[in-house]
Amino acid sequence: MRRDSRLSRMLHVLIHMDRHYKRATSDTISKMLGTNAVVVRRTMAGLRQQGYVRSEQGHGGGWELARGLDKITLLDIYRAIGEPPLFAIGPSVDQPDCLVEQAVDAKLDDALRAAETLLLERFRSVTVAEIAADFDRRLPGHQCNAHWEHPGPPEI
Amino acid sequence: MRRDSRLSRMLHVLIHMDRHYKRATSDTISKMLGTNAVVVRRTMAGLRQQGYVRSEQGHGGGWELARGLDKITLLDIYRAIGEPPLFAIGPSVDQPDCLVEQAVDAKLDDALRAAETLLLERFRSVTVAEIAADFDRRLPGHQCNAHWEHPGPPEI
DNA sequence: GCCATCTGTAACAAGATAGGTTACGTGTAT
DNA sequence: ATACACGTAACCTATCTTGTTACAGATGGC
Repeated sequence: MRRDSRLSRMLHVLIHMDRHYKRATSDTISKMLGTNAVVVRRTMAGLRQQGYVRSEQGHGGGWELARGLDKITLLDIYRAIGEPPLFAIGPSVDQPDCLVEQAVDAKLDDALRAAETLLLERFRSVTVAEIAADFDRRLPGHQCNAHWEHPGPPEI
Repeated sequence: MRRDSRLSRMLHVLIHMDRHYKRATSDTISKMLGTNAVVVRRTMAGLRQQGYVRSEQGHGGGWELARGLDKITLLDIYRAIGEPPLFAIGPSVDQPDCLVEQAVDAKLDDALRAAETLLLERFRSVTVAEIAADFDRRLPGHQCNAHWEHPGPPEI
């Protein structure tokens, strides 16, 4: 199974939007992520729906943050992209008739639920602003790549 | 992605082998799991390699436990099937150049590693025998399905 | 009004992986 | 010798994320 990278990508984008661009087009973002503008629009649609970003159509349009990064947690974004499955392992069938299988799945579910709780609790406790602060500590002044080197659209 | 059910299936089989059959063929096991004999052999090959089960070829052959269920943990079986990926989410690339992406992935990895540690520690602490005991509590005398109703190969 | 520039979305292709199937080789007991 | 059962390669299928193409709708500048 290919691992779902939407959460990682969206966090990446949000920080760039806050630090480098106040408004960016899907095309600009897609080049930064190494993907396609349609993928960007598709994934960010969930973030727009939950009110974390805004999008403007037409000439001069694009994406912008709708609230501060300190007001957005990893859990918020995880939910905004549709709460995709966290685990790659699990039981084979949902409601097995076999009592042995039920016992096995119950035990596995216990463990998985505990891990899921820990993970989501962690997601809830971390804001995107904290990750941005980590970035600042890594190397001030560094730019992501060439697509972000130029100053971007004039802010007037 | 379809969730990997090999761990669940192998635990299921081990308990049946201990409780109902002392030796079972791949074909019998496959009917019990609702799958194919080749899938059974493919998956159980790892368990044989690690010494948890034995297989005998030829007439009267099949699979049997190589040690007691109290000597096998969930972690043992997880490793025996090749330690498949636990999580369905993760970063998009392994070694990103972008420092923002590095900061994002580091934070996500922190959370994922914590959840993985918890999960594997849980796997390590649970023996297959404990799951079998849970099964006993559910409903004594229950059989998994018709394929296991008849007495099985004569034990002499 | 007209046109370039954006987003929104549907539809479809690509790539990866677990699982299912067929085929055939090998070992073993009768 | 033969039937039985594992070992394994090869190939297909299903599913899901991602990538791509195509086109409709909205917006601002001329």
